Amino acid sequence: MQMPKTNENKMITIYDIAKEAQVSTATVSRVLTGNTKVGKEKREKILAIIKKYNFKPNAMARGLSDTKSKIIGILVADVRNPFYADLFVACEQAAKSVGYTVLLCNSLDVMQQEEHLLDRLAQQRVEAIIQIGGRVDDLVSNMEYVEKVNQIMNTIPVVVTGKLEGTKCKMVRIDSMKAMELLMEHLISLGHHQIAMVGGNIKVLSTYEKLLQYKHTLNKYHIPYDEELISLEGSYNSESGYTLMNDIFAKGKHPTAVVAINDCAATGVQRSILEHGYRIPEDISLVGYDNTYVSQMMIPRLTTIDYDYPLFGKYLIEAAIDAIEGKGEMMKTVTPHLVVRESSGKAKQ
Amino acid sequence: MQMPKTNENKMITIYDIAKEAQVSTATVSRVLTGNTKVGKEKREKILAIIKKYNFKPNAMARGLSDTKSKIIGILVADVRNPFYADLFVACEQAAKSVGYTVLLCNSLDVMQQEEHLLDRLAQQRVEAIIQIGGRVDDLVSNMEYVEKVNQIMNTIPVVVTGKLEGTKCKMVRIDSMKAMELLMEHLISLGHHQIAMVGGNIKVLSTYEKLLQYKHTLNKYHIPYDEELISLEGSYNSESGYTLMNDIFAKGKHPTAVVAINDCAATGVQRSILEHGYRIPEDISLVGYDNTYVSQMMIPRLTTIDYDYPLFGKYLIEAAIDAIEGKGEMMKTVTPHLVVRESSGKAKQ
DNA sequence: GTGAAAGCGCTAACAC
DNA sequence: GTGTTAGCGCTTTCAC
Repeated sequence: MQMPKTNENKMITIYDIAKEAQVSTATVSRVLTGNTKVGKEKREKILAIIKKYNFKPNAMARGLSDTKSKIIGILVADVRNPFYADLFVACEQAAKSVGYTVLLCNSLDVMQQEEHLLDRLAQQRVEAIIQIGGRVDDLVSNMEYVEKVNQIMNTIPVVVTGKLEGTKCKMVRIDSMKAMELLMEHLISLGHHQIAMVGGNIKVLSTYEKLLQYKHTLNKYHIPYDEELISLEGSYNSESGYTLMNDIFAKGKHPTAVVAINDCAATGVQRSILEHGYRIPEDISLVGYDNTYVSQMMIPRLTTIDYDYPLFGKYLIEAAIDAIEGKGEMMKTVTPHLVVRESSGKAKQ
Repeated sequence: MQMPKTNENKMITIYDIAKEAQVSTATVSRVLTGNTKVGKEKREKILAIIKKYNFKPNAMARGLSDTKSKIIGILVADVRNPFYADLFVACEQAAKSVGYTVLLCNSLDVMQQEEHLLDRLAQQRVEAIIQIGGRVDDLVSNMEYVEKVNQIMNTIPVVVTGKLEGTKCKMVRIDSMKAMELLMEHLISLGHHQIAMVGGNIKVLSTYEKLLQYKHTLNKYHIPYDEELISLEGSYNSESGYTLMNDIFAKGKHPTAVVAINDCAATGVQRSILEHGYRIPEDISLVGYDNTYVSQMMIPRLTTIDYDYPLFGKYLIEAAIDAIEGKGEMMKTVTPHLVVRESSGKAKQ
């Protein structure tokens, strides 16, 4: 006689249900999956017993048996970043609507972690992996990482929000060029010519693309490009926005508008601007990217770029499902939208 | 002859490894788990083959076999809230260090979802569930939910950050009273007597506790309690902070300091204060809770309460492991710390 | 429509 | 030390 030391009350199984319903486990399984017709009488009896015990079929046994875990792994750089959090929740909802579960991992932007987590997800036998942020954002893909992903892709498809040169990853990408175009057209239409671009890092694909479009739009309006208005040698957080904006002022530059690389960086940029005695938007207009809740917390509220996160998440999950089934197109594009708020205004004469 | 329609390159199994190494699967399993000694020669041979194929043992098969998924489910209200995001990442790291994986779900604070997700986690056979936010935060526990949790607890232990009257959930709770005491002592020492409390909802346990301590501290310093300085009939976001602070001004009240229920609400409170023509902290001091990155993005930076998230996460995971093993204490308390920044200053005379 | 039985990939006695 | 073998809990042919 031994006391139960834990609360492991014997999990009830399909056998228990079958026995009590006086049917075979196969029949119970059938009503569980709904794949095959079962006599109405038996079905209802089984259903009743299942409900009575609140029986939930063991997902591991199920997955083992049909070799389908019904799980999609999601590898992000850091959910504490609101952009990733928004996107993750969107994916979670989209996955739910197609009967999938989502398994989140944070790499904290450390490549070694990314590789490790790829393995962990593989071990969990997730059916597909969606990677958002980290190595898949690099302008020039890291060869070692590409190799790792290719090895994983041998058995599990991976979908990325950036690109991974040398792999067959499906991509769901924001049209960064378009996003910058929207912002620039907006600012230029307000009369701005001295426009700074601050935050992030040029080694990141989307940032590189933004810079390209920045130059392109300037050119379109015959506005001279001034390299000293560009400050992209940092990161994507508030501190970096602050430091990089300070650098611009330190060079003696006085832009009338600033494009921050994202909402978080924008808060740092704002701090720098205010510390230098300027007002937003009266003296300097400020705009950002991502339309996270941060942009609504700022005072004044930030003009920014929105992506329709639910749709973005839907695309990602669809791409994953397509990849699992070995079909669908290689790349899908998310269209950015301009959200005008109070942080941007007419340029001072 | 059939073309492989997906990239399901046959997953390699322990059998393949065993065969190539000319040993039994048991021996391969032994080197995998490390539970039993294996001859050096064979072990190295096996290891080499495992590495060669980048073999990862199927977690589902493993879990099925030893009935241990090595997964802890984490049910939060919404990871897009930085408090939950911080805590989740802390849990993820803590879990990793003890060999567990973490499975995140968002209930979006909808009870029906919470119940559903509890079932989903049960189905996944997670070994324990940690619930942060949602029904476990209620001042008076919802009976239906308590019943659901008790049903789940029949097989899976659940740990909560709040309380669930009528269940045996282990608890890891912030000392909310202490947190409010720190804030009040801080403000009173700066000469504030007219202190408002804004945001959140009194139906939430921690908020209720904060109010208790608020009154208590006032009493201690013989400062009269003015009900009109309290505005707790809302939510925990920026908009709510804004609305509720407006309400206070609308009543003709002019506090010299405001305690916002959390950092997010504080941003809304700040907006209201500024719109009413006051400065922070010169005219009105503002403090919050949670020390999320939002508090550092605010201008001026927010004086707030920190919890040492890594430790908080560690407690949570420890409690979960203890619960799995049927040991450990029922409740653990997280000690809050005051973080003074520029949003709080001396009261105007 | 329904049952018997063979796995799915691994772990853990139990022998030797 | 190492192999044999019996499951873990489900799904899915394959017969009937």
